[in-house]
Amino acid sequence: MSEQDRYRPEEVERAARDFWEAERCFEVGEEEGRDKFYCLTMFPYPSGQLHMGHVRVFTISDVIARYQRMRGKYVLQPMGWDAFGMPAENAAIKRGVPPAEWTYRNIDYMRGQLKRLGYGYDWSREVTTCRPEYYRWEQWLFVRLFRKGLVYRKNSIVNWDPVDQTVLANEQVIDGRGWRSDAPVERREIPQWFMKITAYADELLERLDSMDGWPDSVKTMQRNWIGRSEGIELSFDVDGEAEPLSVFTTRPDTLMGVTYMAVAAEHPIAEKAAAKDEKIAAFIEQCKTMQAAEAALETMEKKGMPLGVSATHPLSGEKIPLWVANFVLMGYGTGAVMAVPGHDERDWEFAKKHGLPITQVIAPADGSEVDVAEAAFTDYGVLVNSGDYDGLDYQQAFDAIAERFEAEGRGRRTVNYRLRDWGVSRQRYWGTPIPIIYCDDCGAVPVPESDLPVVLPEDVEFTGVGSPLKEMAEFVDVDCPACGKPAQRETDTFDTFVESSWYFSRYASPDCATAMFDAREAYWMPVDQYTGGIEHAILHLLYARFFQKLMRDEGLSSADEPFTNLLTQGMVLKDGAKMSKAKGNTVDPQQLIDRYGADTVRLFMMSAAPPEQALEWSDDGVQGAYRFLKRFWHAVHQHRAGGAVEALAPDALTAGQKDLRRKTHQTIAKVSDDIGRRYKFNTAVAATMELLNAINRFDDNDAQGRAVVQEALEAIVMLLAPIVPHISHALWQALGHASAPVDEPWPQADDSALEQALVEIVVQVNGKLRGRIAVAADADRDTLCELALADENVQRFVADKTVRKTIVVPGRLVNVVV
RNA sequence: GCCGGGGUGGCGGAACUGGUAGACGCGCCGGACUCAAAAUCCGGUUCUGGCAACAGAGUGAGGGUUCGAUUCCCUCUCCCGGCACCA
Repeated sequence: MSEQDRYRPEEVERAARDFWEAERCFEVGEEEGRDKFYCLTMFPYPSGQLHMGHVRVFTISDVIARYQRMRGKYVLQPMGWDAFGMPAENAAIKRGVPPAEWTYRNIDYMRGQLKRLGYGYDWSREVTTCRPEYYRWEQWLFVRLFRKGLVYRKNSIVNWDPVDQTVLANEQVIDGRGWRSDAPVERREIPQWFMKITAYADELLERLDSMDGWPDSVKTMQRNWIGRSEGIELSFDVDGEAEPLSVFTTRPDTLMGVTYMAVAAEHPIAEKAAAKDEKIAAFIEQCKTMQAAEAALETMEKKGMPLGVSATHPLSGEKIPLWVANFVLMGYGTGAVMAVPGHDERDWEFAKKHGLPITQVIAPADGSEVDVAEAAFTDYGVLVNSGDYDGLDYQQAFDAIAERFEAEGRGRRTVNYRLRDWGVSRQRYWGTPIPIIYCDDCGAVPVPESDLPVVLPEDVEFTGVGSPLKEMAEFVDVDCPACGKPAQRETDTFDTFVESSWYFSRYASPDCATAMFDAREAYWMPVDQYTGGIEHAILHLLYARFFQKLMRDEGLSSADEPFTNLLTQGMVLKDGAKMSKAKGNTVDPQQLIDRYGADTVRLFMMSAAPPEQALEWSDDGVQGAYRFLKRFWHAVHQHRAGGAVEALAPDALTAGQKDLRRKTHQTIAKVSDDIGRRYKFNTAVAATMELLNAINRFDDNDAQGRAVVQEALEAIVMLLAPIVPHISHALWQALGHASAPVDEPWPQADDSALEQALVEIVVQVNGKLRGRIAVAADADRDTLCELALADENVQRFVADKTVRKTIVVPGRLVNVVV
């Protein structure tokens, strides 16, 4: 091979990029009558450089987009920036660079990296969430929702750092202490804005049933997160209280087993008891040092104290002690629970620890014995020790008890959700300003539409102590839009999940200055294929679904769901942990691109593991991908060096030529299925490697031999075009074509090339492999059995034994049972 | 703690609907080329025994269903993700 023919990825890739850019290959309008395909990836946070997780997810999406384009779809694949967030503030504190400047600089660098990787994006639609022309529509929608009653303000708990005098994110709390100050974190209640996602709980839940394009695991996680449960709310009279204590239970059948009740530390009854008892006051004070994160609450030691107050059991009339406990949450249900230690794990442990009585009121339906003194019995069963209700099953008891409480006006059937309303306020600077003005007379007043956007000042002095917005009189001091008196602007900003809850629609009309979206939204939405990390399975994907319904109900969209098909790719791990900037274990893809080129990096990412599986990063293997591309390059050039290739005559082939041709068409069929249906890019790559190995072993310089090789090489070029588009671009031309693969149709397998006269059948004796036989593809059952038993090795194991049964799986195996 | 996912050679992984365990790649071993090295090419590579044919074992652990289990069921264990203010 001549020096001239050496594979030089940088040159090859520049030429392909120049072609795509000059031809504006990936810029799309809205062509009626064409079969649109909207292929989207979760947009990146501009953290500085791309990391391997980005490369992985963007490559997956690009492979799908390019494949669909070759299948004739009219493909939109946009890109943008989830540009607000904490890291920009941290960088500002650390390096004294304003968050805006840092963010825009990162975006410019990362955009360059994305272009170098050859992704087929329509850059004319780029969206950046920290720009006022983007977030103004978020503010606009928020104001509309405010007027509709779908947003409200209430007190909510945050992590408070008493030394830095600032609110901490859960991530900034390390072992219960502030990450900078190392001071023990406190719970603090502050007023915050909430969006009523619970108003859509039922729809968010029910639509999951018909979302066939989503993985079951994600749907299950969302179902559990929403946590719909049917139960009854019932009330217990409390001594010395005018108001009865209300609790929710999904197990009214265990009502007679209630031996104590527990309330949250913030519950009024607990606060009242604390006023009279220092020990209770001290306990409640101690509960305030708990963290806000649920995982922390669930794993901590369960503690409680008796309040010295009794409630009356509504059925038996017995007195039941009231406790305050750190595991009861004020924000879930009514802030109080009835405890049935005989039939609930947590109640049982708490009762054991504090010497509270444990009684059995449910017995196993199969009549077996259980001892609730040993362990809680939590299954459904038959009621015992429950007076009139003895002998009823769960459903009968549920109905009977619900009816009784409803008749007495002391309770009602109700549905409870685990899902809580979405708190969108953040006490941070680098985010979308919440468009609210506080007036002493008028209260919280939304900023009028004509005054939007509320622009976030970008030129700020950033100290890290409190929000700089609070210090800016020109931002804070405004006139009340309602009455005109002096008022203050809200200085909290939105959770950055708000921006990522609707960006997918904005790509359709990114330049629309007069509305959130225009008619182009209806052309492109919903997204046909959405790809992103599994870590977003709940929050982002649920908030985006919620926003789609809000936008639909505002008349902005007609789509019920934003994402038709979802592919959740696994994380890229390094040293067993998620690769992330926060953990400092990133591998810079840039070095690999510089050394081997984008195609090698893309190929390695796609061949190392199936997309939905976690991928443990290792530097080995990238070499292998590079070697394969070199072999591929050389195979094409060596083949072309043999001169002109004549047309293939499929009926005039030798057996060896037919074998290679069959392999070619088997590969086309397999890769089409792997990419188009299974999303298994790793096995697609493996199949093309096998075909190349077969070509290299194929030693036939006959005219038809060369024609078969030409066909095989062309197949590999096309099948790999979505994965390694640059080298495919070059090799397609090297194979004698004037066109570009990006404009060519996807190859089709020729069924007649797949036909095979003889097939290999496996013979087992008692399920163990004992031989192989070559038989005609259409051999019948009896022939197969006969040939199987005739096999020499099989005979050794069957010999004198009696054949009890023979199982034949046509085209696969014969199993002789002796 | 709760919810979801995973555990297969020295390593990444394959086996799609219960039917040949280990495709493909990495690494390693041997050979060719070279003064030598790199690169490249050829051959071998689950473990144990055997010159070989072949036999036995084997998919985190234990049990079950089945002619047959990496695949289905039960119990356990370890790892990863999420848990509402990381994005």
